[in-house]
Amino acid sequence: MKSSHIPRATIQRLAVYVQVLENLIQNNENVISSEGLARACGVNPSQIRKDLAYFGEFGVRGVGYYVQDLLTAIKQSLGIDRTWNVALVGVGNLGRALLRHQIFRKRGFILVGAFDCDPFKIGEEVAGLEVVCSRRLKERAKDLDIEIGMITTPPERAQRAANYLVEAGIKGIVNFAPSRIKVPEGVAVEYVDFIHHLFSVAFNISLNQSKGLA
Amino acid sequence: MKSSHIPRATIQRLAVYVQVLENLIQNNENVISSEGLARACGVNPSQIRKDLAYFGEFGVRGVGYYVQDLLTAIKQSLGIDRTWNVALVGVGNLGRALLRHQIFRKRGFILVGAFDCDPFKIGEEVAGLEVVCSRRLKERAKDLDIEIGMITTPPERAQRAANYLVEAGIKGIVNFAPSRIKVPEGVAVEYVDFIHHLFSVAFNISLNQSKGLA
DNA sequence: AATGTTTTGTTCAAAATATCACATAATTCC
DNA sequence: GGAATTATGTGATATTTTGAACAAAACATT
Repeated sequence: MKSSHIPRATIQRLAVYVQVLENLIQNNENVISSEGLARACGVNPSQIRKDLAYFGEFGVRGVGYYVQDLLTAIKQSLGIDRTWNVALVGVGNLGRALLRHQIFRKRGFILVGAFDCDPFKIGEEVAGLEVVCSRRLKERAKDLDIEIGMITTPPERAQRAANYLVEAGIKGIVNFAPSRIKVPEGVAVEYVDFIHHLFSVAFNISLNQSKGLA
Repeated sequence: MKSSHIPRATIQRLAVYVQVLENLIQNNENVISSEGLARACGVNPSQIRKDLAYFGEFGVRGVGYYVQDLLTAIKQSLGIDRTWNVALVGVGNLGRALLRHQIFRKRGFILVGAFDCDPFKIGEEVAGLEVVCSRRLKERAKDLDIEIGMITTPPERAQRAANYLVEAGIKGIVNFAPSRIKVPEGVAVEYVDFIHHLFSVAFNISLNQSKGLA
């Protein structure tokens, strides 16, 4: 198909497929059908075939998908068949935990800069990185070839952090602060908010319980 | 309307409305129109009115929504007009950061238990909680009145953690580990995976760049 | 009190998304 | 080598979700 517009939902599912495929590789499974993958991901088999069709034909009829090949193909499609340099703004509790977390590097997102505006934090070393003043983001972004920013400031500072990142020419932001930010067109923003997921779970529990009573 | 089935997307947006409304209260704004709220949330005004209609009529025609009233109404609808006791399983880097994070308590999710199966961690104190062996989850869940579990183990341990939680009678799980888990019907699961969001940003950057070239 | 203004709640059409079903292609088995 | 089997890719169909439009309701003004 190699189509033009790809649904956001498809992208999110592709990320799930990557997750599951990597586990399959761990278990030395070489081939999987759309049905098998669907079961593991909790979606419909056609869904998977459709999602993949946006990017090309990766399967073999009568056989299924070669796990390693499919994984490579999806990664290429998502643009994660390479590494990305990432700057983190806001070295608080969460920021520190993320800086120390190995998972980013493992998945090709390399934290190359840590920024904060608190003079007490500047100069401190966290996970092998020296904390630098946020004002110096622009200058550093060029040297370090940073393309993605992660915001882990308190909510009221998120917009300012975003401004620094945009000014530094960053083209994508993952915002962990619980507030919406405004950025110019052409800058991709994703929001990560644990609380939203807890809300969702709380709602579903309440729902299930009221269903049980009915 | 007070309708039966509520789209998942609606729930996620309600969580965003809560976020924005709380910021409005901070700024002493008392009334907001669906249009104003829509702008702040980056959605369509009809969308908002529709989302709210699932739960009742909260606005005043010709006026808009009283911010505090609306917030209260949404919280009630989501089942977050109360506190929820939460258990965390997996006291690693991320687990520690979450245990120390104030935001959960602030939003009514109280971390009352920390569990891990590593003997070196058991007995340790983190954020005022003693780390307890995961095997004792069931016994503790009753005493502590735990209703929600958060999994922050490595991916290969996530399923076991989920099993302990289910066995303990927990009805909702937020899984931070990058792997899918299987749970019986009636248990609500939400997945939080930062990497997914980074994938999404990476994809959109690649996309924007290829658009720029075209 | 009547009219005008504003903004909600809701209907209806359209767009987007998911699922079904089947023709197509690769493989296996006789 | 041909028939049977399996599982993909995709066109058609169904469902879900969104957005536009408008009638109903509250308030403001005269």
